[in-house]
Amino acid sequence: MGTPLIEDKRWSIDLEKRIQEEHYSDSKLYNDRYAFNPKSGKEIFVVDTPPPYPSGTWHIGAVAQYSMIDVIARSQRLLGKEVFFPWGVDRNGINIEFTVEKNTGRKMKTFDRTEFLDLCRDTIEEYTQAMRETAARVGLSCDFDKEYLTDSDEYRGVSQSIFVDLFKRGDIVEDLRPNIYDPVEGTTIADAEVERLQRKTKLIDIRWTTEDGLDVIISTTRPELICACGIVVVHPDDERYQHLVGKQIVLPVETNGRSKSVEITTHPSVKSDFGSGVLMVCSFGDQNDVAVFRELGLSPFQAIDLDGNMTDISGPYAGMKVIEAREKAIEDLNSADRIVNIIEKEQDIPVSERGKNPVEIILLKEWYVRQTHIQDRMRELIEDMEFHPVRNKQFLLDWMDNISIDWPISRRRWYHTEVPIWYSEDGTKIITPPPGVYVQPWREDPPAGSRVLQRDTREEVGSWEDLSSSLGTVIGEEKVFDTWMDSSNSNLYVSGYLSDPDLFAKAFPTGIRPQGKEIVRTWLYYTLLKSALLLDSPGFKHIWIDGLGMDPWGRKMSKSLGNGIDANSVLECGAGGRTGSWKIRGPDKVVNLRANKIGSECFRLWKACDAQVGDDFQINPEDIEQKYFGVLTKLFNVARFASQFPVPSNLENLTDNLQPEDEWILSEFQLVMSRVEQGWKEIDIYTAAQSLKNFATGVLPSHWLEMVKSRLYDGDEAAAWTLHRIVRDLLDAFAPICPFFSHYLSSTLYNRSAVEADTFPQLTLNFETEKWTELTESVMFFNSEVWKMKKDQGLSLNSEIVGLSIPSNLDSLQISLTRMHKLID
RNA sequence: GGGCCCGUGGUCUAGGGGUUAUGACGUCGCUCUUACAAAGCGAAGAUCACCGGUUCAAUUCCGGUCGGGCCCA
Repeated sequence: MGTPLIEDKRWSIDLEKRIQEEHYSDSKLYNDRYAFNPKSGKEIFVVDTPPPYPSGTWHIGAVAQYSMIDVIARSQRLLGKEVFFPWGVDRNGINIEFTVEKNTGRKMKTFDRTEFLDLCRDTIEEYTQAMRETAARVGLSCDFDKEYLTDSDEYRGVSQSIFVDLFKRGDIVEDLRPNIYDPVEGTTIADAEVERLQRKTKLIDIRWTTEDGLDVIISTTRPELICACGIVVVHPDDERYQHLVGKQIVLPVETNGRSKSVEITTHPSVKSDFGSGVLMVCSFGDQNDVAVFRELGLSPFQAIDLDGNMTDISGPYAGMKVIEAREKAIEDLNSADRIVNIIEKEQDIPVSERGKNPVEIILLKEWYVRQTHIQDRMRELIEDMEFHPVRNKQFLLDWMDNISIDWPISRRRWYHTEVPIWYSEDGTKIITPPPGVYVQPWREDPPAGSRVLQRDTREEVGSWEDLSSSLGTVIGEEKVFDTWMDSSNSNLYVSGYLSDPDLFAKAFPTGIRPQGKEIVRTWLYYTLLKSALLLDSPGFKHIWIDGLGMDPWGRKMSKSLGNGIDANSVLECGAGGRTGSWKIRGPDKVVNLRANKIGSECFRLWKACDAQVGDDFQINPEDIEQKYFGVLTKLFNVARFASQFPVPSNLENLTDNLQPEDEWILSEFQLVMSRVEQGWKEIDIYTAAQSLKNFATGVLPSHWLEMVKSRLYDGDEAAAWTLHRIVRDLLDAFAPICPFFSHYLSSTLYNRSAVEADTFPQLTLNFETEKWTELTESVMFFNSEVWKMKKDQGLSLNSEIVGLSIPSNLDSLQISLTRMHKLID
């Protein structure tokens, strides 16, 4: 016995930060520990880290999720695997374009394209740096030297190669289909960029007349689209209108170059109680119109052009803006005595997220990934992947059930990967770049090694070098990819697809895809689609789908609700003696939350122990500190207590002279560790964390330690061996959850860092363990009884007590129990 | 509006047709015992969201309602 080797009295955020800085500053040491070495000969396990999108702040819920992904990576290393835990950043996309527009006060299309791209790149780099710092602060053990950025030439080159590959196979096609379009900004936008605004709209009841003279009232908010009406529909069960079905009805406005009447038919999507219950279906008033046109095989009319003007088909309104045409149409219908009623109505109308401009659905030539043909095969492939938790697989299956159209992947934006295509002057040929070369067709010619294909049949006709003189002036495609087109290649990219065939053969299907449940339908689905199309393979071995971080009342955190919590405020809470305080708007009133110290270790421990994977989890900094900082203190003190006793030179081989209580605790420990190992193997963080926590803060200190204290103070070597062996192994198994904490204690006590452990600790015992582990419950029960009795008799715990007998099943522990409780006959 | 997921003491959580419904934190009470008051021990605290149904028996299975969430309109 001596002074404790561990001098600090307790775990602190400053200590945590000091260790963390040491950890990340020595890049050689860092890489020895965490860098991916494909040549190590160990089983390869690749984590398809979700590349975060840098937007200035990193959501606390997302950071919590990343910390658990790190737990997975570290636990797989502990199990002896060669883990590639990449660090990627998703930087393509419309968000950064918005940010630059906001910062400069100028619209994208007023910039020179090159100039705008440079601004985007510089801006996103600033945000990326902040993100790297938070990633380190929460302890991610990524291979940061191999960082990938989705807007790098290398990544984009892979994206483009995959595009070319899929195009050549016929899985990517170009086609003229309805798309969402913002006519003011002059760009296609994605569904995800549409929001809904409440606006007052005029709902107009218009009198139409069938060819045989029957009047029919049709309600619409879009009279200017009558020229694009393809059909008029009523609900199949609507008794009022059955007599109209099959008749032709005359369009009540003048049109140009199309039939003057359309058929009346039935469709189940009609809401009979909306307006008159008769609906005109135009190309395209809304998504339902799109669906009806497709379903009934109608050819759409182009009523609105790319500038938001009415086309020739609209007759007298040609050339007018949509709103203008609407006013004029109402006027004309009114003079023709066709307006029966107009009511002002609150309506949700789809607008673009950025400009708040009403969006239109118009026909555009875009690129599509075919997906409807492969759903059945994908369902089979999904059976080969293990979901955590299993029930979250349902999100994917439900989404797949709803897939009815192909995936439009081209966008009329700039800061994205370019569609890697050139067209010959006459439009009949297409030129594609060679694999792995990043190209920007809007500003450069095809590179050497490009191939020339027949545009309609995709048949290869020769090389660019041979044929360039016969193709006229080639025209580069100006469109770019939807960002999911890039991010859905992440697992292929990190597993060595195209770049390292040897690695890819060993690393694919990728070890694990960890992600949030809100992007199952996008990121996960699109990734699996790619694997199925390109390789006819499941993309992953494991898929880990977590819930989302919520506010302390279980509501989504959002700026508008004022209930967000900044990740850094939690991670830095307690550093330099500064406490944390959060003003959060609750359901009824603003609430002030306070905490003294949290930091990354406590934060990680909380997420590992408190939230089962898959469900949404509430984040309350007060709770995190109250529930889990004490666990760290307890463990710290167990280690500090152990550190006053000399560490045996040989911790590997079982020592002699083990006493019964030692055999008991070693047996119990072996059982706990087998649960922990199982937990890590099954990617069940919760079970591993709970098992460790319960043993380390419960059975071990309260029951065993109290039994052997006097032996330890007397210099008993077997007791010291048992204590140190357990503490050392515990720290190894705990390191995935709290790496810096475990690193500090293990390197101070045992001159080796628990974060470097690459074998799960195996304790071999030369005695029967079951007879001991089945006693554990009795031991704990008996101890409780004694403690309670002493309390009832007003005795202190270290005073003697008379007349208590040890139950016969605990005879084997009689000596230690008697000594522990000072039992007197 | 539609589909899906979730709903166990104040908070989080285990379990699952018959249990005295698990554990943790918090609360309250007691105790400074040679690691730890940032500790230890004990106690109180739950009609297992609500309403129906199936069953000898439902917190568990089924249906509906309400609340929260995700995605899609």
